[in-house]
Amino acid sequence: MEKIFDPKKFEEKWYKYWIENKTFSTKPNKNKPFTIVIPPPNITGHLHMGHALNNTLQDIIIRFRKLQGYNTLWVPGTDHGGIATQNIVEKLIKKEEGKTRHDLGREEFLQKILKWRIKTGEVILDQLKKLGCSLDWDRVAFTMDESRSKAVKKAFIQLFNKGLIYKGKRLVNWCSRCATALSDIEVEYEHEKSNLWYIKYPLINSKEYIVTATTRPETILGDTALAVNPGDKRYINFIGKSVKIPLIDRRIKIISDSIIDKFFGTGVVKVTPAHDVTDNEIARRNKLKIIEIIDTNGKMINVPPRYQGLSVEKAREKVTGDLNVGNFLVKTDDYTHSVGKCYRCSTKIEPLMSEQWFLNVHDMSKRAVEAANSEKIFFHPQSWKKPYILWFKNLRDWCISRQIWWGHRIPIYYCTNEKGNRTNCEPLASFDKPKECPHCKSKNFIQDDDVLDTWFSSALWPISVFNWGEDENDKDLKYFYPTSVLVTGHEILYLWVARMVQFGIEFMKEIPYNNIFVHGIIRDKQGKKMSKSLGNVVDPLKIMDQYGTDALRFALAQAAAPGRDMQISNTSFLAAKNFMNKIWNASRFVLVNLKEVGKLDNTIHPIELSDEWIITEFIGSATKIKRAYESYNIDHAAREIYDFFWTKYCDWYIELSKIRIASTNLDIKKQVLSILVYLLKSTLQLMSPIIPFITSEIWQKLNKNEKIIVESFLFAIPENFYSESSIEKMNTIQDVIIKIRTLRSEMNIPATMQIEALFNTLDGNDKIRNIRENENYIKQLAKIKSIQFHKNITKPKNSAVIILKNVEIFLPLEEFIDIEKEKVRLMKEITFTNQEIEKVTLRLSNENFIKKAPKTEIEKTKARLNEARIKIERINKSLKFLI
RNA sequence: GGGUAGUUAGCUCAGUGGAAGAGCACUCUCCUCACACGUGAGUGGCCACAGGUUCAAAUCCUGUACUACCCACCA
Repeated sequence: MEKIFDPKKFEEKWYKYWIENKTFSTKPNKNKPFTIVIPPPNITGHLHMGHALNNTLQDIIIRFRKLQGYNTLWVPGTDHGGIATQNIVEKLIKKEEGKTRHDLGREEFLQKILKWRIKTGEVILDQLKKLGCSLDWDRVAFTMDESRSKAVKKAFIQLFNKGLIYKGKRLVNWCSRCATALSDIEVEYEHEKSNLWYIKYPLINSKEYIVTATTRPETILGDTALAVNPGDKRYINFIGKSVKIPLIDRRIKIISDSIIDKFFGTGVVKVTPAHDVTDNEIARRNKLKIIEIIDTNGKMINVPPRYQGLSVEKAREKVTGDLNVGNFLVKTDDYTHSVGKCYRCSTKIEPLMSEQWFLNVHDMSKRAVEAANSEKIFFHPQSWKKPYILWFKNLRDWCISRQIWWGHRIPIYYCTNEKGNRTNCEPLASFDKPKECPHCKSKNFIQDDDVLDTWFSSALWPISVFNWGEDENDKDLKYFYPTSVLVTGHEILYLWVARMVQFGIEFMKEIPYNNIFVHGIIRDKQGKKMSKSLGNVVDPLKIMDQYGTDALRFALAQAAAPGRDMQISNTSFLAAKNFMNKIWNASRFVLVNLKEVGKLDNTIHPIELSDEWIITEFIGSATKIKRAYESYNIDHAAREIYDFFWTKYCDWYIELSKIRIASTNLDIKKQVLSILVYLLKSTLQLMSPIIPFITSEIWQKLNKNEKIIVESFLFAIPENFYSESSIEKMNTIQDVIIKIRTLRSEMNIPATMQIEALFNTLDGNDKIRNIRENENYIKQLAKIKSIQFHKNITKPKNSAVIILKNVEIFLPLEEFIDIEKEKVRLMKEITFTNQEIEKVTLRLSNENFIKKAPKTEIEKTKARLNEARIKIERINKSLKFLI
C-alpha cells in the first residue's frame, strides 16, 4: 500500500466492477423499496457543479439506504430538452452548412437532431458514472423514447377527453428568436434601465388633453382605450369621454378600472390589450377591442405604412421621434423596470395574441397544495413549503404548445376533405392517425403542427420511467411508486417539481414522492452564481482529476446544508483530499499491523479505558451520522465523520493503540487490533455513501474474498459496550496530556526530550486513581519518561506547575526552566481564574438565580467557583516557591 | 409591493436557552517507524444593530440595516 493515496489507481477499477456486476440493478422483491428518479439532465448537457452536487447527494442517500437493507433503486435518464436542444442543433447546422431549419424542413431537421444525438452520445451519463453514481443502468430512460412517448400521448389524451386541455387564442409570452410561445415560468425577469414617456392624448372637440406615462410608446398604435381609477378625482369628469391617439388619430374612450394605481405616473394608463397582460384583462372586463400590432417575428403590423414592418425597437424610435415633432411628448424620465426574457436565449419576450393549447391546472393545483398542507409531502428544509403553496395561487392555465419541431408532437388530428383542407369537425386526440372521422367519415387527417412543452414530459417522469404509458399495472410502477424522495435545486421547483406533483396526483391518484430535498446552488468565491457568461464555472471533471472523485464528493457533501447556497473553492477540495489521505494512511497503519498478527475473528473485547472510550464515542457518532443521513442533513453526516475519524480515532485512539501494538505479546496486539479493525470497518461503511471509491478499496484490503462494501449491511452498533463513565475518565486523561504538552511548548522543551512528572495530590490517592491506572497514556502522548505519585509535597526547585482539579503536576525542568517566564505564565493564570471567580460569584449572588434556576445548574456553578478558588490558592503557593 | 433565507474568527461555514466551535489561512514546534496531503502548541470573535422575554440569550420574540434568491397585473 502506497504511502500517499492515489485515487486514479482504483476509481475506474471500482466503477467498472460495479457496472460489470450490475451492482446497482434491482427488481421488485420482498424488501422495502427506496426509490429516487434522477432529475433527467438535458441530452445536450455536460456535467457542471450543479449536476455534481445534485447527483452526489442523491447517490449518498441511495447508497446509505442500501447499506440499511432497503431495496434501493435510482433511475437514470435524460431529457430531450425541447427548445434548448433545438437551439444548439440549429446553431450547429447554421455553422456547418449555413442553413436554417426551414431550409431543411421538419423531417430532415429532426433527422439531423437524431443523428447528432447518436454521434455525440449521452456524454453526461458517462460523466455521472465517473462521479460514482449508483444508478441502475438497465433502466436508462429518455423522455422521447418509445415508452415515454406513449406516456405523453396517453396523458394528453386523458386530459383532453376530460376537457382540461383546450385550444384558444390568448395572450401568451412569445419569444421571436425561438419563434414559439412560452409558459409563464419560462420567462425570466431582469431589471433594465429604460424610460418613462409622458404622452398627450387630445380630447375630442376640445383643446384639453390627458397625459399618460408609458414604457412602451410604440404600442400607442394598438391602444383601444385609456383607463383611470374610478376613485381618482382628477379624472372623474373625463370618464366616458373620447380622445384621439396621437399620430394616427384613432378615437378611443376613457374608461375606469379599479386596477389602475392613482399614484403611478399620471394615473392614466393607455390600454393595449394585444400586448400587455394587465391591459388584456382590462379589455376583457370592459369588452374593449383588441388590435394586434406586433407579429410573431417581432415586426409591426396593422399600423400606418410609415411603421409597418419595423422591428419593435425601430418602431419605438420612430414613434417617439414623431411624438416629439408633433408636440405630443410632455417629458421623458429615466426609469428602471423589469423586462421578461426567454429563459433559453434571453431574447425579450413579447406578449402577443396567439392560438395555443392550454391545460387547465385548477383542480390539480388544489390537490397539490392539499398534499403539502396535509404533510403527505415534506419539504427539507421546511421553509420551501410556503413558497410552493403560494406558487399555486393565481396560477394561470399552462400554455403547453410550442411552435418548435423537436419534441412530442401534439397527438391531435384534424380531419380534412379530399382537397386537403381542414373541415369544421371537432379535432380528435389519438395515439395514432385515426381511421375515420366520427362526424364526417373522412379518412384524411393532418396532425397538429405544434409540439408539447418539454416540461410536460418531465412532469410525467416519475411514472413514465416505470412504463405507465404502456401498462398502468406495471409491476415496477406498483412497487417503486411513489418514490421516496426528490432531490433538487430550488431553481426548478415550480418548473418541474410542482408539476410532477400535479401529474402524479392526476394520473396515479397519489403523490410522486413523500419528501422533497431542496439543496442550494453552488456559487463561486465572490458569491456569484456559476455561469458560462461570467466565466466563473468550475469544471467538476477537472476537480475529480486534480483531487479525486471522493474528495470532490466529500467537499460537496460537507457544504450541502439543506436549502442554503454554498460557496465552494479549491481550499474545500484540498481539505477533503487531505482527509482522504488521512483515511488512507490510518487504514495503512491498521493493515500493516494486521498483517503481523494474522487473522482475527469479528468480535471486540474492550479491555482498557481507551477501548471503552472510543467505542462509546463511536456509538454516539454513528447514531448522529445515521440520523443525519436520514434527515437529509448530509453536511452534518460529513462533519461528524470527519470529526470522529480524525480527532478521535486517529489523534487519540490510534496513538494510544501504539502502546499495545508495540507489545511482544501477540494476544495483547490482537486484542487492540480487533477494535481498530472493527471500528475502521464500521466507519468505512458510514463513510462509503459519500466516498464510495476509497472506502471500497480499503474495505477489500481488509476483507479479502469478502463481499464488497456496497453490498454489505451496516454493522449493528455495539450498544452493549456503551460506557458513559469512560468519557469523563478519558477526558481527564486528555486534559492532563494537553496541559503538559502546552506547558512543554511554552517552555520550549524539545519535542523529543523525555521529562519526568510528579503528581501531587492533597486529597488522597483515590481521587486520582483514574490517572494512576492510565499513567502509560500520559507517558506515551505527553512524552514523559517516568511518573511519581506523591501526597502533600511542596514544589521542587526549578520546576513548572500545572494545577488541575484534584492534583497538581510538577515538571522538574532543570536548565529549561525560565523563572521569569513561569512567573508571567502563572500570573496570567491568576488573572484568568479571578475573572472566572468574579463571573461565577456574581451569578451565585443573584437571588433569582438561586430561586429559579434548576438545581443541577446551581450545583455546577458552585463547583466552578470552588474549583477556581482552590486553583488560585495553589497557584499562589507555587509562586512562593518559584525563587 | 409580497415572500424566503442569511448576517458568528482574515476566508468558508457549523452551533439554536446554561462557560464561543471546525476547516483553511497565520505564528511557533517537530521529517517521532500510518500520514509533512502530517504532528503538537498557539494567535484571532462585545456571535450585524436596537429593544424585549428569561434567573440566564449567539440561541426565543419585535423592529432596523445590509446581502442573496423567489414571486407579482412595476402602465
